Amino acid sequence: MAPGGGATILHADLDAYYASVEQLLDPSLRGRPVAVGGGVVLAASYEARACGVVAGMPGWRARRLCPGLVTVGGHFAEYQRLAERVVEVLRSFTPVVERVSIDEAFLDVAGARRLFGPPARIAASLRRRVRDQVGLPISVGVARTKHLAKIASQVAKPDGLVVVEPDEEGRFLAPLPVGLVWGVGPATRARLAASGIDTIGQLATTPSVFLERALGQAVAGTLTSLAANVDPRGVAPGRSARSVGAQAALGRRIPSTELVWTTVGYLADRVAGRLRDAGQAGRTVTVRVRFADLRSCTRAVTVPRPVSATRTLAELATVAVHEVLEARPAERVVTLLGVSVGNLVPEKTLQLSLPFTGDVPGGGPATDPGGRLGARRWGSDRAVDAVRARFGRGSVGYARVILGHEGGVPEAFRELAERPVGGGAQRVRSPGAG
DNA sequence: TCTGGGGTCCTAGGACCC
DNA sequence: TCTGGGGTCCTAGGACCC
Repeated sequence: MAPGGGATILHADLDAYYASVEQLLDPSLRGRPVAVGGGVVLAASYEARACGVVAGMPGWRARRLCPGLVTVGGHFAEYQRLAERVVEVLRSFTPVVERVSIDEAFLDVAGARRLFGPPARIAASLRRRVRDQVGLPISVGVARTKHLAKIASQVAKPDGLVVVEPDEEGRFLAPLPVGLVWGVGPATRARLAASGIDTIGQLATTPSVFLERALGQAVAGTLTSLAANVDPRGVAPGRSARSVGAQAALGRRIPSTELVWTTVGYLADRVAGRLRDAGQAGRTVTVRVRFADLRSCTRAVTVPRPVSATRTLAELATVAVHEVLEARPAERVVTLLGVSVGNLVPEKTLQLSLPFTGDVPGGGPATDPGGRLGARRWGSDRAVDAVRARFGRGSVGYARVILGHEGGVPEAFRELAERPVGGGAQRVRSPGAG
């Protein structure tokens, strides 16, 4: 909703979050290039970014780019704890806080003006209090819409504040690169550049018919509403997840029957466990297989009854992975397997029937004509869930030895990145390059 | 010496039904 | 003999975001 009055939407974004926490915890890291993660860079400090280090980059390449780079394993529990303290600071200004990830949130301070003054002053004191009380740098953008506030906070980084007053919007946006627009990534940017469009100002003078043909209806719509300063999205708590998935990079591996069954078993265990915790089950199972050239192939299957049993999910996913492999006989190695469940519905009852019968490669026979096995599976899953609830997720589970190769990501990092399923809880995701 | 993990949404085409 | 249009569901791939 485009507010009738002034700029009251704030976008608050912690700078290089994981790396900043590391520099807070260990003062000797301050001012130095820091990368969180070993095999792959999960986050980089601004000093590291200055040498070209970015999230997602292989560790060896980051160290080559940046000889003084300090690599740390990561204090994932601290990331969670400190982010909660930052959110407490935000909520001390207004209850209207929408968290979009672990390090990022929108606020609408329209109702807080009488108490705390104009939005620009609120933003400044918010930044000061996060710095004083938590010790972290945070950038804030202030504008009339979420989209514009987000662009403003990107411009403000690092450790800055940018306020876009309503009568300055056009002048503010015009010189900015199109890549700052939400939904415009590398591919769209390249396509626009091919037409000579590099700035948001140039976009504004481009016929919408052209944009729609070149970019599709959805992205063109985003651009149009930005240009018109209309943003249909108000500040509100996030929706719950619509799918739950897990994936594991494997290095280069021959996809033996055993490797597939074991890896998919581990992934299905994670996914189904999270589904059951949330009282959800899903009808569509999607697997992803990535090959040596990093291109991936997906296969989806939709079954009549929602799935949340670990074994059932593992069987469906294993069969799907083998179908992909059979469709690509030329591929000799796989580099990643993924399992995801969508079409979620609240789980009502036991899953008494299996979607198919027959042998599962690596998993033995899955024949269950009477459906009794389904009930037993439900019971044993529940038993595992109960032990985990008491003693933690690592207390029972699939052997993860297969994932012990170099470059695997810590379990705690996976958990940080999980979005809560069901219940309309806060959305918490991992920070990006920011 | 090769590239993490969690998600969302869009698009296009096909099957199927009325 | 030839042929309509709309709607829904599903699948595969891809772009994008954090």
